[in-house]
Amino acid sequence: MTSSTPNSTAASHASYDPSAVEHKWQERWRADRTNSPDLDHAERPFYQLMMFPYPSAEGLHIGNVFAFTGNDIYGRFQRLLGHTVFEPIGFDAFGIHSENYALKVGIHPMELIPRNIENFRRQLRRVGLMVDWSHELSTTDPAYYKWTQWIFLQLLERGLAYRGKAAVNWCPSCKTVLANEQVVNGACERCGTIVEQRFLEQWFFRITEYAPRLLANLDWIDWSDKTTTAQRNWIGKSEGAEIDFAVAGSDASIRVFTTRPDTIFGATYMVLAPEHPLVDAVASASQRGAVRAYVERATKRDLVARKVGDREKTGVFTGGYAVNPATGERVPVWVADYVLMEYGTGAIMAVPGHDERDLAFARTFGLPIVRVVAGPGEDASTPLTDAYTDNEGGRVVNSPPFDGLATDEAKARIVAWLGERGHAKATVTYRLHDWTISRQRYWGPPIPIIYCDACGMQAVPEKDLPVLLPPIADFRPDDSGISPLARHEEWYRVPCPECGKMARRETDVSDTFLDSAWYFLRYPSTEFDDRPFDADRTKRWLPVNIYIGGHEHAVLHLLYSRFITMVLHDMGYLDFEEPFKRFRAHGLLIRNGAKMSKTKGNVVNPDEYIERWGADTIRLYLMYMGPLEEGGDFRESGISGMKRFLDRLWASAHEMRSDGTPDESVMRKLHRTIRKVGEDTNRLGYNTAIAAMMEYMNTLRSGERVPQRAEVEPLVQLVAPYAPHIAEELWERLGHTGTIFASRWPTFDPALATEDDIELAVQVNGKLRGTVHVARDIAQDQAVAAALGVPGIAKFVTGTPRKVIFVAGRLLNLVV
RNA sequence: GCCCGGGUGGCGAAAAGGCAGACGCGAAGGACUUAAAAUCCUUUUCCCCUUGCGGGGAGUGCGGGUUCGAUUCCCGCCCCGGGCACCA
Repeated sequence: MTSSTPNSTAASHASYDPSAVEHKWQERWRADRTNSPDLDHAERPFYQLMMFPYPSAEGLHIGNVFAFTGNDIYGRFQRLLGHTVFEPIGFDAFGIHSENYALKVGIHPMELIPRNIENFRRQLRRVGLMVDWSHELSTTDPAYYKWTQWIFLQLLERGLAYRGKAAVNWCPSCKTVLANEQVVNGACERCGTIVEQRFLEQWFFRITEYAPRLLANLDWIDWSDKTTTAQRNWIGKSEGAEIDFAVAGSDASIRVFTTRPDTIFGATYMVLAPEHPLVDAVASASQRGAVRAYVERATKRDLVARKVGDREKTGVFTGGYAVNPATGERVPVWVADYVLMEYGTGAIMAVPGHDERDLAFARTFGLPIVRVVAGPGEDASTPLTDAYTDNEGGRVVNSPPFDGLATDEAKARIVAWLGERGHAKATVTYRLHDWTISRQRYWGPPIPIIYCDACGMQAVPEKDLPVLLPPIADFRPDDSGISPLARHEEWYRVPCPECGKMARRETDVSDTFLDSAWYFLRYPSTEFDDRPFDADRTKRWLPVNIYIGGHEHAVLHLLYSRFITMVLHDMGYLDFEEPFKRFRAHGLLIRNGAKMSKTKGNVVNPDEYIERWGADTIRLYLMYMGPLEEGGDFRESGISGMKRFLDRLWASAHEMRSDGTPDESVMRKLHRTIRKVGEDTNRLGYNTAIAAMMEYMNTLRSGERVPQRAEVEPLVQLVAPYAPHIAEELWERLGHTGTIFASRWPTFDPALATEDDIELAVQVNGKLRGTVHVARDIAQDQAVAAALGVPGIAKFVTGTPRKVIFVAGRLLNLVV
């Protein structure tokens, strides 16, 4: 092939054969370890992270290819800019998804997962990613989950892991507990089964303790607004007050949380959640029976009906009363399921005049409704048709000492006033709950805890890690709420690390999201067995420079990763507290206007497309569909255009001449293209970057001209991040040795990138009437004269223009 | 209900407040070719006037506004996609 010298004439070169080129370079990269940087000595390290895939049996999804290509282009671009780029990959192979599939096909996950991983590796290599395969990891590898267990122990030591009995979400189909984040509309996010409420002993991580910081850091980390907004909403900060209402005829008091202390004069009744501990105490003898019946019904009602079903208000009067600390009046106490035990204090003061739910309830049960806020144009006696819930613009009424105050001021004054008498204090509440990490399943890292009858709960000593997951045949979960591991005495009976007597292992495994909450810390340090992450490596490579992944992980994975990183930071293991400096979410890839799914049978298998067109063409096509962050619609119709572009690139590199001087106007276009492709690639505007390269190609080959070497060579470099195989091949054929990624991104000359002459748009009264060809730096007077010299423009101008708008280098607007 | 996105040719899409539709697909015509492929050259938002050359008007979901000038900014709606949802 070396006979294809740059000076060979047209038609003497073989045509572009993607499969041969791609195979050759994938082998070359592997043999030369082209993509395995020296992690200990990199001077300008750049950590390019992509969300590791779950290795499903179906193989790589085209959506994965879309996401990984988007990552890879950025990583390759950074490398051409002179960074040492580390682009690792791994497999998120533990979890219910894998286990359920293994149960379905009747193959043990320990057998199934390695097969799937092997298939994924093969497919990933074909995409041509700049992956450093020497740092691959799998969360199911004992060498990995040893450290997942270690992290659990760190949280335990820090007091951030605790065991508690709590109402938890139980999926009767998966037969395990789910975190709140994993319940979608009251159903299991995995299988769609309606989730039940169960009271079980569980392991929790105290993520709520980090809520203020998790929230505060969102203000400065460089993430897309969409993602930070989703996290903010999930953390759900509410500022308000806790207020105590004394129970009439008792020493007890009911504490409520409200964001509207300014409306307390309108609190005409109270509501307790059915699970509230004071329900029984407040209930009067005559109402107790009815109350108990209601509570029983409510707690049995599945969560879907209660949370997302019809919003019909139900409830029962307890027969008891409490005293409104602002008015001194007795208000009835009700029990109703529209108040949730898990939020705030599980009790509310109901203000039907200014809360829609309270109003609906009050109307259903005939409770008094009082106006205590008047909006603009309203007064204390304006009848309420709907609940007036506006916070701004309202003034407090019917609230004797505070009448006339704006709501914001009233809030502060009323809390202070009640506070002086010990009835209230300002407080902040979050919607975020502690993270339930226990899973009563098999396919996960065993939680490293031992229960001893003599010594109590013991952490497994670090030297005994990992607690290996035993290869058991009957790993099917049952309805007992206890992990299948509990059926294996030979595994769970173990000597107590403290006293040596026989004790029992914890049989729950941890949530998959814990596996993925720290994998980015492990990548640079995969070769170390004696530490989770090496201090020097971590210092050099972390935090991650850019992380690109799916928006579906905006609250789950990303929040947990941030939390674990913060904890490790606080314990002195890390010197940063945010793991991902920059995060961008790619959009969703759909097909012919519809979401891809197995049931619809419209899932695209990347293999056949790569086979048919080549990886470079598919990479270009996926990126050309639209902005990366907006996703795209996979329609095969557009692929041919990308192949045509690469064919023309191939032809140009072979037909070009090295003996002439490059064309000046082509060189101008080249420099503008270098600038645009660089800028666009940097902001993930891959679609417009590709368009710019195509435009340049059109210029280059316009009218069947034969391009010059100096016109073609830089284009090969611009294309390299997008279509790495063909770029490598052409770079070699152009006479270079070594990978093109060791070369430097072409620099653009600003002087060459600007034209001397421009087409100036001329408007009359804002309407385009023509253009004039003038010097770039023409003065306004001359521009006007030039414009009026064009009959097609002049005919719209009668007399002298009243006003002239001149935007140098762009446009002239004559107002007549 | 609330919070994010988004509505632009036949299709995917571009446009620091400054020539709307770059670039690609598709379609039509042409050059080259015995022919085809490839390549290259035209045309391709809609409507009207004109035999033609050419000229005019409308147009970025709808209705207003700001501006010399709006796809872009503001106000009020409609529709589509996604997320959250009895969160006090």
